[in-house]
Amino acid sequence: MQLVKIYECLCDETRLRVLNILAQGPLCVCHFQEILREPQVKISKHLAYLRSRGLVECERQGNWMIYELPAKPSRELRTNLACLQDCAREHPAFQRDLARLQKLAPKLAATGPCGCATAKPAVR
Amino acid sequence: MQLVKIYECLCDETRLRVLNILAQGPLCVCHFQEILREPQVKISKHLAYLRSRGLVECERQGNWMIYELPAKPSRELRTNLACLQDCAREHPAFQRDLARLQKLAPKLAATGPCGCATAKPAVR
DNA sequence: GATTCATATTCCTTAATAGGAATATAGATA
DNA sequence: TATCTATATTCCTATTAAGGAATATGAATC
Repeated sequence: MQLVKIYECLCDETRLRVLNILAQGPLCVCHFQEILREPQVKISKHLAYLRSRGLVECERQGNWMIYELPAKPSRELRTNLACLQDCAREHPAFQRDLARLQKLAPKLAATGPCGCATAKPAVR
Repeated sequence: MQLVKIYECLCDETRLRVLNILAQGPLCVCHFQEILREPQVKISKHLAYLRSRGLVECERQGNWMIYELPAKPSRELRTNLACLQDCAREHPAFQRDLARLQKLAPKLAATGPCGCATAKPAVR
């Protein structure tokens, strides 16, 4: 059942945090590292997990992998992501992540979702 | 995180079916067996799992254990159960279970949620 | 008190998952 | 071509979960 696969994705805190952040827009792995403050392996693996089950999509952009929520999510996925948003609003942990994302906003505006310290603007 | 515990409960098909049925009202284990057509151990264990995480409550009534959704669910739980309801509406498996529940309706009306074949009415 | 009925628990095996350390890869750059 | 950067994968270990067979428990009944 597709629904079970969705819930399997949702039953890990790191993945919930990832999805909460992605609700704001696409992002690259190094930014997840910065916001979540978790080691690269951990983030990369959880993103792979989410990807294998269709909860995120990704696209390479130079050295960076940009992850984002599916362009055409199923009704079930849409419903559950909305539900997660609803629940996340209350949680300090999620709020904190969004605050950190905000701090990156200027950088993101300048360089796009892969705007890491060393990154050149996507459009030269 | 409480939210993760909820999702852990939701990532098994049997448990989803149980919760879907419980949304209609309290029920005893033997009725779950009848509706889900799964062995007793399996159902009993999943109910214990749900109970240990606060997704269901139960109460003994003679020989029967009556399970039901929490009287005072947290906001998160309420939100997620509503979301599940929403998703379940589409799924044949869930519909089938509800249809089977409907077939038991007359019996339930006569004997309450523990109205198994041999059960006496709850109120004598 | 012995039996029966509904349900729970234990024991076992198997499979899935998480996390970290180390290593591999793909693209960009020198 | 060699190197660097961002990210992915492999290998390992520990934990958790699922399912079934057998058994235990608690309440009711004989």
